[in-house]
Amino acid sequence: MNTSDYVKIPKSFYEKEDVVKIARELLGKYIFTQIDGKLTGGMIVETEAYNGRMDRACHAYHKRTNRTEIMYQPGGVAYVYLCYGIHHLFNIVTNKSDFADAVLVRAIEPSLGIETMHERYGNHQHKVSNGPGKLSKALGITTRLNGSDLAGDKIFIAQHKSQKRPKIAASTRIGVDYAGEDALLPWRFYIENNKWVSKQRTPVI
DNA sequence: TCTAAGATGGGT
DNA sequence: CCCATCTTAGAA
Repeated sequence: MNTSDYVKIPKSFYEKEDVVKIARELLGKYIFTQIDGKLTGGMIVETEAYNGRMDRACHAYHKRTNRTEIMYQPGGVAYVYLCYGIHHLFNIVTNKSDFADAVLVRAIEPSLGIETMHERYGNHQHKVSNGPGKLSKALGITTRLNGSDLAGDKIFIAQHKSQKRPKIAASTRIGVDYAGEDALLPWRFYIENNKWVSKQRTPVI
C-alpha cells in the first residue's frame, strides 16, 4: 500500500457527541495495526453504537467501574475487552470526557497483510474478519491495547484519499437481547452487499 | 474469595 | 438450532 493515500482520523472526529452518527461515518474507513512487526488492516464494513447514558446494552450504562473507565475518557482511544473468556472485542471510544460512548467494530474487509491475518486466525476454512472476535484475532488486537490512542503507531484508523460514500444499511444490534427495549434500537450499521459483513443472527426488524 | 454471565463462533 | 467456552468483573 501507499501510506500517503491514507490520512489518520483526527481526535476531533471522535469527540463529537452523537455516537450513532459516528458509527455510520466509520463505515468505509480503515483500521490498521502494527503488531509484532506486522502491518495488517482493512476497511470497516460493520459497526454498532453504544450510548452510556440511555442504552442498557452499553457496559457503561449507569456504572463507572474499572472495566468501563476507559469509555469515560475523551474519544479517540480503544476499548478492548474479553468476551466469553476468549474473544477480544474492539471498540472505538467516542464523545467528550465523562460521556461514556463507544462504537463496536464488528467486521472489516481485509486489504493489507492478508497472509499474516490468515496465519493469526489459523482456520483456513473460514473468513478471518467477518465478526468482532475474528477481526481482533486477525489484526492481533488484545486487551493489551485497551486505552491505546487510535492515531498512534500500534493501531490507527485512517481514511483513504478517494473514499467514496458507502451505501449504508441498518438493523438492531447483535446479541444484546438482555437490554430489553433498547435491544430494538437500530444501531447496527453495515455496508450494503459487502461480503465481509458478519453473518446475520436472529433477524430482528 | 466466589460466582454468574457474557456486544461469539463454529458446527449440525 | 445448539452449545462449548473460561476469564474476570463485580459483589460480598
